[in-house]
Amino acid sequence: MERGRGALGPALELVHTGRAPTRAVLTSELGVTRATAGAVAAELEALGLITVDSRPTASAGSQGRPSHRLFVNENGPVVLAAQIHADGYRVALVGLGGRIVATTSGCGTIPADPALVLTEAVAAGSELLRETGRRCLGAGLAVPSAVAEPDGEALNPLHLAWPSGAPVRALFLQALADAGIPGVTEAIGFTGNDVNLMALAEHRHGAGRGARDLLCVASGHRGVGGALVLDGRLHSGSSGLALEVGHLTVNPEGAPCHCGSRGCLDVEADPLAFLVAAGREPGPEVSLLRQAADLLRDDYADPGVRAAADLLVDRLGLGIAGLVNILNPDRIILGGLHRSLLEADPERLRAVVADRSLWGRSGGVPILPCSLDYNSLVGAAELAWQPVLDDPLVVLGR
Amino acid sequence: MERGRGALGPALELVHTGRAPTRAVLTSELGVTRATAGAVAAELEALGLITVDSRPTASAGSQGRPSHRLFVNENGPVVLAAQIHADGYRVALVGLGGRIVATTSGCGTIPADPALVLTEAVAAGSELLRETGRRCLGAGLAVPSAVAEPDGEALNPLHLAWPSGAPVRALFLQALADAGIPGVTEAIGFTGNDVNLMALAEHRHGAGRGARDLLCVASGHRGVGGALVLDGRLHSGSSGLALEVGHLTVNPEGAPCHCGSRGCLDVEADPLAFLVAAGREPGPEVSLLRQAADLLRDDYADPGVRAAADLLVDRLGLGIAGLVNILNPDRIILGGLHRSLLEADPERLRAVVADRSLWGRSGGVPILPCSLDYNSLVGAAELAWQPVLDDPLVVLGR
DNA sequence: GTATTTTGTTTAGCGTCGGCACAAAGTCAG
DNA sequence: CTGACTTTGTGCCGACGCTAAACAAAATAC
Repeated sequence: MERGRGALGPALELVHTGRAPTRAVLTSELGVTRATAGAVAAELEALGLITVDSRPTASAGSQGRPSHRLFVNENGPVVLAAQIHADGYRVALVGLGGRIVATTSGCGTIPADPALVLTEAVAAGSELLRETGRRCLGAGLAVPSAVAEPDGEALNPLHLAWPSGAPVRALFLQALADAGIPGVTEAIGFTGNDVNLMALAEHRHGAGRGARDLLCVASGHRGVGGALVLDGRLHSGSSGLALEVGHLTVNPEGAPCHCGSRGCLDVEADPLAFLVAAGREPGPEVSLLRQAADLLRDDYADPGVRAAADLLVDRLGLGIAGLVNILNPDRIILGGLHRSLLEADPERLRAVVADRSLWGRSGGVPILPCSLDYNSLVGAAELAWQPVLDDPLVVLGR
Repeated sequence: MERGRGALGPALELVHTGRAPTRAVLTSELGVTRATAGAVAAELEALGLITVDSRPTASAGSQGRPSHRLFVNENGPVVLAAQIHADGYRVALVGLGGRIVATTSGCGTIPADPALVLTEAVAAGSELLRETGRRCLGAGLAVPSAVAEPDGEALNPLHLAWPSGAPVRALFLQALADAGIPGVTEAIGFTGNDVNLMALAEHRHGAGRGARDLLCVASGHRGVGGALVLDGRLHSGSSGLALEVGHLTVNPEGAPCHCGSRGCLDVEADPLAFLVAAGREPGPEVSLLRQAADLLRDDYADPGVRAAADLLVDRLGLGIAGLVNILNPDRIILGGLHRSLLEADPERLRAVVADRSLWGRSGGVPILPCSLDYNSLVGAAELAWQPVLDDPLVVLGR
């Protein structure tokens, strides 16, 4: 009777990631008949998830009847996304397609009790929901530390004063329940490492679109994080602890690292390492990343700054080459300081990686800067959207 | 009308990997009704892939009607598997369940022209098919080098005299066609790195059963290879070149490696490194792996041998810990020399890995020796079986 | 203005699976 | 030994979700 149930999720994902601008494309991408694609689109429209623009399209394409264009519903439901970072938090309502509908933030030192900031962030999100009157289908949280599965505990949150092992997912869920976010169940409310979520967002909506095996490396405040998307799914390892790339050795005579080794990427290629190499005294007033990025932008002509950048690029390249040998991704995206380093001198990094990875062919892997604002936040939203993308009917109730 | 088409592949895979001993288990594992599970089993039996033992089972289980037992059909179709190694080749016919039905081998120096040995191996396999009268559904090849996708070229086959970039898959397919293997199309005939295929075999039929993210590390003749199975599928990277783990740095003051760095796992933890560390002169008459394994087995009490073993275990542990940090597998399997080292002193390696991996939790990852004979050969067969496991009807024709 | 191409919709039909009832084959209790 | 209970296997029917095919619509091409 009702057509197009099984293909509902895949179809929504295509529209969500911008790969299905029309019903005709939907037909070929899903490998179904036009009848089914039409029914699927109608069902998604009835669910309020997408909109169909059936006006005569001005875009003169080729022959034949022009397609109606499919859009994500700009006034449709949203998810609540929150990100905790060294200087505060940011909250957003994110619609399908990674569209940020509303956002707000709070800054200041993160208290040692994670429940406090999570409650505050969720309250801010709840206020956004009230203001916008949007329906909320889930929530996602990004934290700047590893998140251990299956319990969602933050491990070693070095930049925050949180205790290691803090059960952030449980606390986040509790905060959502306390704030009375409608429809909150244990099934929604997902938590992940910020670099992992950056990778997810860039893969779906940014510079990683279309990549099969996408590797991301980023450095925010201290340390270096990595993430891997395989076949469209985040690979976070059996306990959620994969891609701890910070402890690859990139400088055998380097500084000692808290992990017991020396010359780890973590201490050799983060913003602090850059500032020290450039001979600058890091100040406490603004984040290390901001200081490093400003320096790169404003004083790149300074020989000392240039030399420090080259040094970090060489170290970073060594680490990335090691990852290329192990993971063989087809695209690499850099965030945070590493994005700035890449943009300052794209060729040097590519040359180092090509030189140190085993096969010239792999050395040719594209290395790109990340392309989304607030990518960790959008990634947290992706986590929350995932159940809807898997099966809209389960979440929205037939 | 005919029930159980969509679930045919998954059901066969369950029987194939020994996870569905009865129709009742099939029912729960597939998440279908008993009716569907029964129809699926009947269909697979009609296709000649499995057999059903409907005799009253002697195994007094619990209450209720005893299940009929499901077996892989011992007289069913096979695939042709071939392995090229430093000292010759081995060919086998492999049935479902990883059962080796017949095998033969040839030894001697591998000629510089890969086509020669491949033709000889395929001819030997063809002879096995003639002798046994089995139907052949595909063929797989294992080679001791990286295999670049999508063309199936052997890259840097160090232990063989082959030119780098030799198109082994194309040559293998040509040899199969020349030998008149029935039913050979470009869709069958798969080629892979031997350690990758070992991982696949161990995951399906050996010590890796049930693991979600399985990491394998092995050292055969020279160098160290790695492989990763994620969610039951081999991860070989976007160009088939993943898991080149040999160039992880494990000894900053170590020997120079052809990759340009020094102290790589490749030169610090292979059979030659062990023999040298133990003060033995490697002889040319038998493979380095055999010499090293014999030494470990017979002279482990010798302090020099013991010290060399401990040294290699420490280096290997460092390399594995790095991989654990990056990949976070839930099981690790060692082959070749590393298997012997593990069996000689299991606790030392586990302690090193736990000590150097970032999280104690991940440090507790089980490290096991491989458990199958001819695991690369069985893995090559798995590659050939894969289309059948994906959809038996496509291969066998409805 | 007519033919052609491509897209969207309607209707009919069919294949696959779930639900259910029933049969079969064992254990358990007396 | 007999009857109640539990679990497994199978046949029948209906519902769901898809394809196929015909038709209608909206553009371009000649």
